[in-house]
Amino acid sequence: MGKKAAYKVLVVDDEEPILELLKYNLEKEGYEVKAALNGHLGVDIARKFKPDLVLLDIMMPHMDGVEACRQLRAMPDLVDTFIVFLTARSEEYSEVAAFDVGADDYITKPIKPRALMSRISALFRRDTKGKTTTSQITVGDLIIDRSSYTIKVKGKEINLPKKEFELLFFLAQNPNKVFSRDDLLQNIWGSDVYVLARTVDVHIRKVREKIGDDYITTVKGVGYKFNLI
Amino acid sequence: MGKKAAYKVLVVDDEEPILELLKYNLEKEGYEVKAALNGHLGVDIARKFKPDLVLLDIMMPHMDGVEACRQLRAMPDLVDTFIVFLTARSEEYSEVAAFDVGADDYITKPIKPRALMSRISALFRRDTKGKTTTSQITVGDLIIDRSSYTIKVKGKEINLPKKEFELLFFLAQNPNKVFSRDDLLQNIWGSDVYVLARTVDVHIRKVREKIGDDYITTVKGVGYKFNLI
DNA sequence: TACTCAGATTAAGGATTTGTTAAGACCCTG
DNA sequence: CAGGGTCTTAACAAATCCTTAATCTGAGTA
Repeated sequence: MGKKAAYKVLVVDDEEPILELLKYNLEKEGYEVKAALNGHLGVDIARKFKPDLVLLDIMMPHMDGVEACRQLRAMPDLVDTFIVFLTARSEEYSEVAAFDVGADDYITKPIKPRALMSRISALFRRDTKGKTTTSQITVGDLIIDRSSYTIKVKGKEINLPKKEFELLFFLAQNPNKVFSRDDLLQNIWGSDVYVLARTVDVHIRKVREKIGDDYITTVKGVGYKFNLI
Repeated sequence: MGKKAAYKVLVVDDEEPILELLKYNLEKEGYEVKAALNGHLGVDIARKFKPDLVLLDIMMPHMDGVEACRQLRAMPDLVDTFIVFLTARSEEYSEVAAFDVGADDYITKPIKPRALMSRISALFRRDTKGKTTTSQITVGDLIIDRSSYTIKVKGKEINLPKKEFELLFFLAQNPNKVFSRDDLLQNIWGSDVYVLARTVDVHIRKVREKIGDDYITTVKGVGYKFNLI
């Protein structure tokens, strides 16, 4: 799996073994993880860490999950954060109570790592779906369609490899704007991927080879841009 | 749909009193009823329950009715399911939006139980009469028939196992659109089944073996798509 | 003209993703 | 409970993509 900008996950549970289990699995999936041993600490960490997802045990000393959730929900920075409760099947909290304080999901222990990871990635997938940018861009005789990962040049359909497609799509989305190689790396490769800036040249070359030289212009000393004619 | 087995109805509304009212009346009429307090739960329950009818409040916390409907419509098991929106007259959602995401009907609150029950039974009556559901897809020399779980390739009829069929059917229903392995697992296996993503590969392979390599394309790093030629 | 610098091009390897096969688990049905 | 079919996993092979490094071009300039 290519690494994207890592989602941040905060895990709050008073049992250390569970904390470690979760941390280990989440990091293996490429998430950036912080852990807290009780609700109080969790809220404190969340304030600075601004996680995208909080896994929250319901039963804890020093502030239980429900109260912690209430406080998290009150932080403006966390409006887009997912909060998921962890709870033993035997515990008496009802789902209703959990959703009442603003939880987004509800997972019962014992935790099966694979299942949990799958649910989490589904959560984020749904998230990004909502704010999908326009999935099709048309410029002259060039049609770029994100949903099918194909482009059409003069009626001829071409399949682009992922990186090339992302690169073209990104540039075309911001026409006439020049991006430095670093900008492009940042936006397409992600902030935590380190590759040489020259790599961009190669991809640009390949894209040009497929769509022609007219669409992407080099601005010497600066970068590349997609030109709207 | 079987005529002996009771029709299954799922009611999704965030107001408990309404939920109870509907549940009571529907059960009195002999339907098998499940209830959910928000769209999120509704979608989860629907996946397993496979209702014949979903009554869906439009305004709800944790996923509104429109989004829930969209997700319900994406489930292969629910192709024959009726989806009916419930809405207060004052609410701003337009009928158009509702029908856009695949709603079958539209009922305004306050709900009059007798009227609603009559409308529902009318719905099912209509169903059993003209059950020429469009559960058949034809693409080139490929015919996919849901009612018999059978496909025809170049006149030759083939019986597909369930998973392979669902996979092909789902892809063919959204032609030219790329789905990640996770998307496919989510939609075909369900959100509560945790299977390795690579399992999809194997099923793809088997489907290709039976229908040929031309219909399903791999988009490396992204997923698979069914291509309309 | 020759030099320099930035970008263009190319090819090779390494890395990653997908294809393919097979084995075991599971579930029906006879 | 044996046999056939299905589903999932694991392991290895194959494909292809990505990155790097090395070399080439061409414009600007001394």
